[in-house]
Amino acid sequence: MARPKEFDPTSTLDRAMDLFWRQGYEATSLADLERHLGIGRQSLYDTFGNKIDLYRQALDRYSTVPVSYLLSRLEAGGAHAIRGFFHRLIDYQAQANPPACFMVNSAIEVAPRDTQVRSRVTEHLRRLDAGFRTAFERAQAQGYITASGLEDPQAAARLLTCTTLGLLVAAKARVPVDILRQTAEIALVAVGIPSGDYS
Amino acid sequence: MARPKEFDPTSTLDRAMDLFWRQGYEATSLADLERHLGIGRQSLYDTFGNKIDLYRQALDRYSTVPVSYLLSRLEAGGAHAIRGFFHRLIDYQAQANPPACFMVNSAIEVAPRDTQVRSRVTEHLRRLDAGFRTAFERAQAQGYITASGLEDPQAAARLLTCTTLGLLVAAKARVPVDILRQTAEIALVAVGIPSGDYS
DNA sequence: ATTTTTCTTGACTATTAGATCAAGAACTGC
DNA sequence: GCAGTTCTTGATCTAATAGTCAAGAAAAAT
Repeated sequence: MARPKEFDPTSTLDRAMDLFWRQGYEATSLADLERHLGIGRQSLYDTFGNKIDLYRQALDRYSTVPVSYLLSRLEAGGAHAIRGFFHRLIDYQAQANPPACFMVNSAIEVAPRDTQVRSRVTEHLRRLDAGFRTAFERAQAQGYITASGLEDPQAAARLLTCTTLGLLVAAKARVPVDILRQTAEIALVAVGIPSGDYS
Repeated sequence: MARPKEFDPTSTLDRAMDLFWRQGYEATSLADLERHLGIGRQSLYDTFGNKIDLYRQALDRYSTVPVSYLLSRLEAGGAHAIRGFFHRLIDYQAQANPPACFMVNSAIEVAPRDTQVRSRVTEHLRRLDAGFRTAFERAQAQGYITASGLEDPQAAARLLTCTTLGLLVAAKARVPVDILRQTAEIALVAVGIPSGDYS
């Protein structure tokens, strides 16, 4: 043991996550990282390895913090939780430069060329799908699913996962937030979760 | 008039489209372009301008060739055409490295930083939505839409557009093609287009 | 207090990127 | 056949990139 780091690696990783999330991998230079993380280049290499290593760790951080937060609420609830999921998802995109989803961005930009990133994206899609399935099953058990909705929880989950991905692409293209909300509402109605106010 | 070009600008642009479509903007270097297009660098600059100009032209080419092909069939048909659209869309992703959709890729990687690309993406989304709306209205008029489906053509179009974007993200993440097909089928059923074999 | 380890700082390197220059080749029109 | 224009080729330029080196600063352990 000797001199301790002057920065907190965890909160620094959070900042790297934010930056990669907003700008993508290639568009983020080491100079950007130094500036935005507030640490020197050598500290960055000592702590996180090289650029792609840092990116992967940022992606893992994304998985364990914002994603886990959203998914835990989804898995714990039913119809109400599914609506809340989309509500929160879209609310976060209501900014001048919507960052969309770090996983979706990675799926397009990095996953095709990086096996490790690709497997993280695959795992993320699996989690999302499972979360929707669980929540939909609970919603069914609670009698919340209307007759015109889908019967198969797996089918509902597939559609909701796909809708989520589509909404995030649209958000990145700056489709107005109220259209995103409408679209989410349509998907909810389509799987059998009737309209209702947000909470 | 003087010496004519030794290459065909149009087919060369097609190759640029393929390359950018598969690899994205940043991951495609000028050396890649020279090699893949089979022309020298100066010819490239003389004919297409700089790299981002070429990218924008490739995107326009994408709009006018493959996209227009798919959309013309969509606008001309009804329920059958909507199913055919997804069929063709997904079939094209059945390769080792699915290229997904040039517009979706652009929406994520380039649109946030390039106004001109962003407006092309926005226009594309509008076209896609309008195509689905037209086809859905015709399907309704032909009595193809089941009672449990959506009534509002605009709502159906929103959901189908969003599903399309989501499917393409999934394709890029190498979600198996049979799952993409299932998901598309679920979306079709959800809007009121009952199962049926492809044509 | 000294030693030892680790961290920080900033200069540095090598490579690659996109873009340009210049000279010679090739074709059209007169 | 000649003049004029355009194309092609390959070398070159400049800026920016990811990554490294080395020296000095700071803290912990003895």
